[in-house]
Amino acid sequence: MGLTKTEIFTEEQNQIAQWAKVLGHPARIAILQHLFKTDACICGDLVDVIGLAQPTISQHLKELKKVGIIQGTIEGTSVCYCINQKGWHQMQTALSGFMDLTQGPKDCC
Amino acid sequence: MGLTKTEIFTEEQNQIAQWAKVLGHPARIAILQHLFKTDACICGDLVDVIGLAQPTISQHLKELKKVGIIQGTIEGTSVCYCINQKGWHQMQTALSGFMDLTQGPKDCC
DNA sequence: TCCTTTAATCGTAATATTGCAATATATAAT
DNA sequence: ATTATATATTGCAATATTACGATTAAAGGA
Repeated sequence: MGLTKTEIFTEEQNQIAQWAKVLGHPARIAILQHLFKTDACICGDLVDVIGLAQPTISQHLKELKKVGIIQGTIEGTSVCYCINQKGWHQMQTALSGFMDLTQGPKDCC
Repeated sequence: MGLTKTEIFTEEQNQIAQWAKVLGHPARIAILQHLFKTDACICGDLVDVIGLAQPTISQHLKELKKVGIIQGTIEGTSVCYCINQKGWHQMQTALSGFMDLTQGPKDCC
């Protein structure tokens, strides 16, 4: 089918999955790493730094924005992107929390 | 196209993305949560607990196994699944490390 | 005003993912 | 041997994702 049955899962499960999903592409990882490295915000630079076409980068940025972990402000003819601190920390808390479920090395089958 | 240009990214970026991707579906989140909760290992229970068909669960388990965060051992007619501690911690370290890039609330545009 | 620059959007092709019915496989039990 | 149980695999339909060329929109500079 190709469509996820979100109705049968909890909101938490869907949220975690959605955040993880957006991190599930190397281009978006690269974009985020570059936003961190340059500290300040950038934009069309991403097209040069990463080797993808402008529409493709734009599309990835849109998805990152949709889940609230980056933000963009129009600045003249260009758009300045940067990490959305609040959204980022929400994601970080949720994902780290999920991965911390490990309580000691419980033995296994 | 539908196919990711993995060649243009670093191995680290591809690795992080691959781990995140596998967490990017609520069914897999639910499976992992259940494996943690029941501590010991389970299997066909997952089909009952989660509301998806047996082949679908089987497929999700396969993907989780492929990235090395769970493992399964045949036990009579059933298969016992559980978290692969080593693989899990590798993922945890990588993803947490990536999300920790945040060094103080650098101001933005 | 016209041109340039920058980024978003549209349209489309190729491929991937999700989900399940049907089937296959493998072990246990009778 | 036959049957029951549990899981994997196959095949397929519906939808999603990735990538990009072409185009549009919007602001700055000549």
